[in-house]
Amino acid sequence: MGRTTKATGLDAGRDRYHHGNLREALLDAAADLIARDGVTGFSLNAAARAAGVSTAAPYRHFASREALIGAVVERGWIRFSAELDRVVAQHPDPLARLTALGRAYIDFAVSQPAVFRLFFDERGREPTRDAGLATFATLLDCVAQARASGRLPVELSDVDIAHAAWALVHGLAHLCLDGALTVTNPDVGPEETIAAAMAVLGTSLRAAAG
Amino acid sequence: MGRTTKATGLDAGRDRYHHGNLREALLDAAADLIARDGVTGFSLNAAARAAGVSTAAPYRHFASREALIGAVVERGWIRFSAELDRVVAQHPDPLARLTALGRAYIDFAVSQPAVFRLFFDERGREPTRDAGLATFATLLDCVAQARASGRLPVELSDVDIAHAAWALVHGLAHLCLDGALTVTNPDVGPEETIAAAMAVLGTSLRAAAG
DNA sequence: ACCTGAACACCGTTCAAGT
DNA sequence: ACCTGAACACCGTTCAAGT
Repeated sequence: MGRTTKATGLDAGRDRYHHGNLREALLDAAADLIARDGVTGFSLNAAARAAGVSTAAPYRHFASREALIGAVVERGWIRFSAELDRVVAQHPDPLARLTALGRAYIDFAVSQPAVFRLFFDERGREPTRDAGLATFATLLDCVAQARASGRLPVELSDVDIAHAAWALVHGLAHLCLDGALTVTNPDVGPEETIAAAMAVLGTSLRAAAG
Repeated sequence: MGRTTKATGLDAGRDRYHHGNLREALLDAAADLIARDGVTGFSLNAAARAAGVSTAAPYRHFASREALIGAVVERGWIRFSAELDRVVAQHPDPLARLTALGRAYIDFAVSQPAVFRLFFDERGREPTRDAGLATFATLLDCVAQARASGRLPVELSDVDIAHAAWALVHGLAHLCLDGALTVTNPDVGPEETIAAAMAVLGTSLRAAAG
């Protein structure tokens, strides 16, 4: 008695660990390991070990090490997109929203450096392509609304301004992650350097708008 | 006859390969392999194989795989710095020089993606720190000269403008390498997107200067 | 002084075999 | 259907041994 072929009641969670949610367990383990050690140091064997299964078990759920990493990245995009959506909802004014989006972008990069780096990895994955496009659409929409309120220079197009804003924020995120900003500007914290650099584009754009 | 303990004459190059310039041979092989496959796929064994020595031989010249990669990166910085110096010499006008520096920055990134990515790697290496600082100093000097000619807005500091310009160009370089610009702007080539984004900062800064 | 051979622990991946 | 055990080729690194 006590031994059942199917897990029931209180033990359901524990027993199902080995027949049903290994995929989730591997995803969690991989996310933790990648966050801790970076992608380079990540090993599929270590993820299997953390999930308590054999070294071959992950291949029943993921085609390769790369595929598991891809799944972690996809999950990262979902959370990142949700964060940006929340920022959009909280800021009705397009120019304020633009700044808030930039800060959220950098905040995510700083809080999850390894996943952020994977967002823009050499090998272009499907989810990255689509999610990246959606993110840029959010940005472009924001610029268009600022344009509509007449606060952007007429000689500059929306798409060019959006690319400049994106590149600026993207560059600041990378430079911050790599510690470059604390090297070139050791007197102040990186947050202040970031805010000042973002203000450069903001104030000069507003001034150019007349 | 013909067999000598020391290589002489025409055979000197070939024979010395195995007693003297293995270090150089490994550096060349590593640079080629990293350029071809990226750092992730780079293996010390493959470099040794390419140089025609045993798998243990590299350890007589480099402490680890990381150390060999570091040497490749150091060599990359030297060439990159030389390139930027040439650009500085060719452009006396500070604003024109600023643009040319940005283009040279991105050109290097595109022509040597793997080494460029290593320039700003997680683990802060000595040469990267120093060379990065020197590069930023070149940029800052350029901004200061533009300031002296009264073509920058008084309400923005030199160091903030330099950081904004750096981040913009750095972000464009990364987005271009990752193929993002061709996704968001498929109608035009990435070079045009880059030029337009750089122009956004340039024209709005000039407009703000009055 | 510089390199080889052999060894160690680790890795990604495959596949027959177990339940 | 899902997992294990064992195997393969590869890797980074070490060390005694060769020349």
